[in-house]
Amino acid sequence: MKSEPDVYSIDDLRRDGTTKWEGVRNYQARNFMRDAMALADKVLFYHSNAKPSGIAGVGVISKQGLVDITALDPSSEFFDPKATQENPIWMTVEVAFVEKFPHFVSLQELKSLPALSGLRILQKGSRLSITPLTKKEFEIIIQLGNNQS
DNA sequence: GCCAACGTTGGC
DNA sequence: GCCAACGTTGGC
Repeated sequence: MKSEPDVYSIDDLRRDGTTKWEGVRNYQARNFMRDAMALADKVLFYHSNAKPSGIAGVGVISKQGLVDITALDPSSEFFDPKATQENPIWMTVEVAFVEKFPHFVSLQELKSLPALSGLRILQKGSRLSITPLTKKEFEIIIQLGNNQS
C-alpha cells in the first residue's frame, strides 16, 4: 500500500500502532483491498512522492471489510455524495505496524532487480494505491529491507 | 515544475 | 456509447 510520507508515513504508523486506510476512492484499489487482503496478511508500506520513494516497512491487516465512513461524512475531505448507508460504496481495512525497515528499499533498488520486474508498482503509469504482489516478491523485499548495508 | 498515464465526468 | 476535457498521481 502506498502513502505519501508527508501525509502519512511509516513513522506515523509506528506511533499510532494501527490506522484505518481510509480515503481510497478508486474502484480497482478498493477491490484489491476488499477481495485480495485477508486478516493477518502482511503488507508493504510504500512511500510515494518522496525523496526518495520506496518501501519503508511492513504492516499487517488487523481488521478487514470495514465501511469507510469518511465517504458518508460531508465534512470529510473524502466525502462521496454517491455513498449512502445502504450502499456505502467505499471499504477500508485497519493496518497495524509491524516494522520499519532498517534498510529503506528505494525505488531505484527495486528496479535494479530482475526478480522484481513484475512488481505492479514498477509498471509505467501504475497509480493504484493498493496493489497485490506475490509471496516470492514479498519475501525478496523483506530480505532487502532487513539487510544492513 | 513538467509531463505521461490513467480515471472520471459530462455533452452529445 | 463515444470521446474530449479535466483532474490526479507520482517519477523525475
